[in-house]
Amino acid sequence: MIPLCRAPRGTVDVLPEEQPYWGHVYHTATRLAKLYGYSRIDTPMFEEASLFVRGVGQATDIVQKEMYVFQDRGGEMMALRPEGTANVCRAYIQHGMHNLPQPVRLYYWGPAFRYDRPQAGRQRQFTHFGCEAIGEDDPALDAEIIELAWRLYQELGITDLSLQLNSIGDPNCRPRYLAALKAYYEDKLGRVCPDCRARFQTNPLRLLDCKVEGCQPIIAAAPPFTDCLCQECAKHFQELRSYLEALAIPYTLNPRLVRGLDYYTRTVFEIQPPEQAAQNTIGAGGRYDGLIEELGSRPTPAIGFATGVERVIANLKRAGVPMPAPARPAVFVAYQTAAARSAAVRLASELRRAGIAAVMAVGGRSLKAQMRQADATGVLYAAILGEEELATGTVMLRRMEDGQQERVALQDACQRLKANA
RNA sequence: GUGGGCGUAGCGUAGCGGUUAACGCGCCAGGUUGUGGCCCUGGAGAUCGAGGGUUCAAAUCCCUCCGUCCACCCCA
Repeated sequence: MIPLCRAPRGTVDVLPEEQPYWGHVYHTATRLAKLYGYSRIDTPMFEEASLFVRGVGQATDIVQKEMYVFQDRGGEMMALRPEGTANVCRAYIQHGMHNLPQPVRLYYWGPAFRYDRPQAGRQRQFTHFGCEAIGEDDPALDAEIIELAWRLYQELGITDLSLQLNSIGDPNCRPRYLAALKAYYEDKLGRVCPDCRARFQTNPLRLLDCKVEGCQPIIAAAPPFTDCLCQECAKHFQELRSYLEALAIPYTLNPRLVRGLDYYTRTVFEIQPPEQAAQNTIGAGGRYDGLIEELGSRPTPAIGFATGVERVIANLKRAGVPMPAPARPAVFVAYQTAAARSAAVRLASELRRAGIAAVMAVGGRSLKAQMRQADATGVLYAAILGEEELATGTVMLRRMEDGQQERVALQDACQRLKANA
């Protein structure tokens, strides 16, 4: 029996006191995206399930055990999007964006869904901000995306992150590498963990990021992908590195960095906070030169990046980045007697019309109780309407900070408050 | 899917076999003659996660389920 009044497992309510973090991340992210020439795109939160099966990869955990799939009333198999890249690529194809000047630079912000067991840094509904640059394989574009990501965190105020970088080749050189990796592991299977024995069969690349202690020495001595890259991929990677160095973006070469989605080629990167927490990658991305073709269009190179907003916010808190105080209304309109209520309603309305945020006392409480509310609301001024004010067409303006108050003519109230608030 | 910790008022906690379950914060109302923050007084609010069992007696012990947190898997 699931309690009725409880958010579904793995989902959260973002309460008013959390909103400053969300506003900060949202405004920083969208401002930066525009600064780099990216345009906003919004895609549906659900799509034909097969889009993700093809796009993300049949063999991935995301598709095999984490996708929210459902049959709609027309019998179509749909899925809540587990990430944003497949949607954006679908939109690129559907709207013939290959006719636009390439690359097409797009950014998005919105929820994604994965049916996981929740834990620290992992929810079933989470928020992705992402950028995609489609239609160009120039490593300068890789550098642009990485710089955008890096700068995002810097401007947000998280400065102790590390950038992990690797290249996982393309369809030319990856089979060669996988063969080398498997050959290396062949005679060591007896010494690795059971998970790794399974990975050897299903997803050999994942062997490289096993966390089991006993597997670490074997991973450390495994051949790095960068030794097996074909000439084109090696050149691409080398150029990217030279750009990152020119941009003074510090990165760590991590030959063990692999990604869980099938579509990645060549460049892959992750951005992580210093602690070795479990779910610690706050942003990641890479090149996916084969995805558009896999979805049925012409071969089109592309690179993208996405960050988990909830994880970003967790890190803002961890790093103690101060947030601006949430906006509070400027004025609380209180009244003494029932006779003054109508005047109070009108005053509150006029204040708002003048652009002054105002809340009015409701519920017919005592003036004392109204003042308590005014205080709790955190307003700058209380506007009090009593019998005297009513009789003289005035209002008492009380500055909450120090209790100073003055009586002004009703018609001057807006101007007076505007000057002081 | 697997493993571990935890579930007592809105929040944070105490109580850990025995009369009407306690405290802090918060909330509401008062502290006379039109007004907040401090202080004082009073009040509302908990079927002690749910169901079953042990016992004369269970919030307290046992089992099951649910929820939650953390970890694995995997990922943002």
